[in-house]
Amino acid sequence: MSVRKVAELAGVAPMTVSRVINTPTKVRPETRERVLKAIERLGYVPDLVASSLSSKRSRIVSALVPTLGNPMFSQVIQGLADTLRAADYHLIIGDTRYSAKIESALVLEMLGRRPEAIVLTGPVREERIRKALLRAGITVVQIWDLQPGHIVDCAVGFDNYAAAVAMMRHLLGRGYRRLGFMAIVGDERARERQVAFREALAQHKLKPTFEALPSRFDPAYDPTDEFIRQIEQHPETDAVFCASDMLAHLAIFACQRKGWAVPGRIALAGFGDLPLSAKIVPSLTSIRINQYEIGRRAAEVIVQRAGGLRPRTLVQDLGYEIVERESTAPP
Amino acid sequence: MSVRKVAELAGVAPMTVSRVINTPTKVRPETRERVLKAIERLGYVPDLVASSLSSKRSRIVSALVPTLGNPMFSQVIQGLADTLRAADYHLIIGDTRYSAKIESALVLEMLGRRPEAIVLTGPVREERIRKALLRAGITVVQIWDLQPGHIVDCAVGFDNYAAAVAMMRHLLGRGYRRLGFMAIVGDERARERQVAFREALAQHKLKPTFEALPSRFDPAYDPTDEFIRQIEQHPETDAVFCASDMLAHLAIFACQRKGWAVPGRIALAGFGDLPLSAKIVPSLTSIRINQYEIGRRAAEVIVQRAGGLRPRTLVQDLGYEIVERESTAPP
DNA sequence: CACACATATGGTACCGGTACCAAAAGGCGC
DNA sequence: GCGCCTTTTGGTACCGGTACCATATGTGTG
Repeated sequence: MSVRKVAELAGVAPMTVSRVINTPTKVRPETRERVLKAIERLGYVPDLVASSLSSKRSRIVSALVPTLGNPMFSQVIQGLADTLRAADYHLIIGDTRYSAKIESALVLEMLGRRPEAIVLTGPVREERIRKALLRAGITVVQIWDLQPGHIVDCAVGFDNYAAAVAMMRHLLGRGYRRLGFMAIVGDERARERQVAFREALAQHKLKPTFEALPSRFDPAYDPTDEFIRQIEQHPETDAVFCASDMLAHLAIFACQRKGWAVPGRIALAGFGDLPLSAKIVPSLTSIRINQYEIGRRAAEVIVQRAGGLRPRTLVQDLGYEIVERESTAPP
Repeated sequence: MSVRKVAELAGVAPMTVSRVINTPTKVRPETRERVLKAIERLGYVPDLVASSLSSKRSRIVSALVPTLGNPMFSQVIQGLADTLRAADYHLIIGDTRYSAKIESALVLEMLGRRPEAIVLTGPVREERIRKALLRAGITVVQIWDLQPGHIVDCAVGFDNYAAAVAMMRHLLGRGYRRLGFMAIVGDERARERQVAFREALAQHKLKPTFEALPSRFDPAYDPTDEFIRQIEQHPETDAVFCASDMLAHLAIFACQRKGWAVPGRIALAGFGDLPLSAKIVPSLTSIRINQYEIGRRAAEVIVQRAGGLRPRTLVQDLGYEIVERESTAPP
């Protein structure tokens, strides 16, 4: 099944079939009809692989995220997929499982598919990879974090550090002084929030009561148990900043089991503003990032670039919003 | 940058370069080294598009899911992606947004990429699509639901109906008699659970107190509000079967706000056993489906098929497990 | 040492589209 | 009717790999 077969049946040249598919207006309506009928009759589905090779336009974008298990990233992917599909692109995805090594290998693999753009989560640290990306000459969009020194081409995201600082301002503003911090171990992107946490405390001449890095995989560091352990060891703690809403949810449940009032005994704040955070009891103070919009904007940049435009802004800061809810009501 | 360039630099024929990449053992070690050095020096990345066209093996699998927003499906995708990558395949994804129309269009688009297999969520209803899939002659794996009449080729999943029946047996066994049902509107896959709900009640000569289909998008049918409305209108209700854990979580929070004891005033059961369900207070009775495993097995079938094997079983029922927790403790 | 045979490498055509240019057909003014 | 320009269609080569077969080189045996 090929253009040639269709062309034969319709009594035209292969090239005309190609035109019917790609630039229908350039074919006389009656010819077009004849070709369309032949396509229909044969159940012909154009081979995009051949098309990609010949036209040097793959209409493929590949995206790498740390994990699809985290709803934050799947939101981004959804924003990407929706917008790209509307522009006739397809999305190849890879999950790096938070590993820089897997990420590097994946980037090279992906480049083999000759995508027109590649979407990466966070910074590009390896020089080898940066070089390969530049040599490929394709659009590179880095999403999520906006770390100045590490941007290869374009970036769409928000300032992780500033967001965490804003949350600390909120907590300190509410009068909390004995603060703890929790983040999933290995989450590179939480690191900056931890730095912000420390520095904000230092500015007020305060010290963390604890900084815990529980694991989702190692049962010895189960987030719930770890939270309880830390609070019991540091009972003076009056608020905990969790680097992700999921952790904060677990902390709320742990408090319920223990009979610790939230807020009252302990205030809790999260990051990411998952849908559940507005509904949970008590509702969770969090930092809202418009994930879907990050994906949508990234796709937009890609489509614009493909259309030959140089987008005005190479770095788009979509900002964040502190959503104040019950879990951090004044003590 | 092409095999020819590399071949020239290494002083061999293009074909030898191809062999170094695909079947290294068929090349004398010293020749191989020379070629590898040339590849390294030029930063050559083989063009998989050309390779696909020429070899008629795209090493691409495409997967369609209703949404990536639902952690259940992203788990499946992750299982797929991990296993496929280990076998040197790439994954193209599409989300159908629960729309049969989008799904059909996507299937055709995807076929254009000449994937070696396509993964679909649930049944194939349109005859046109079924035909196109058969004509493409590729492996079709339907995941999730195992509906007998709708399987094109292979299927990996569980029996939705049986799972819901088992949950009803559990609820009735615990003595609950005045049952309500909730599912997100438009969720095709919840439909069977609803049927099971009704039939199980009918067998006990019972009638549902209510069946509600809230929406995640239409604020007039916000799941939380809808749940409260239904309970207030049908105060005799002593248990609610939610077609997804997410709904059950929202219901728990609604009960907390209203001061309704769970269990006690109302028992709640979910579906899917999200990680949070074990942690929430009260912990949620649910039906566990091993999502990741569904993805893994689907990938396994695909890889086996590609290797020329006909897998023993075309339909793999991975089963389910009723996880009894606090939310349905006896009244 | 000739022969059969395995191993290593090369040459050529082809996968199924499309870019590019040439040619034919149609439209219009004078 | 002729020339000129636009629109429509066709022919050919090529994208960058690999299948297939031919050829060259090495290996063991009687």
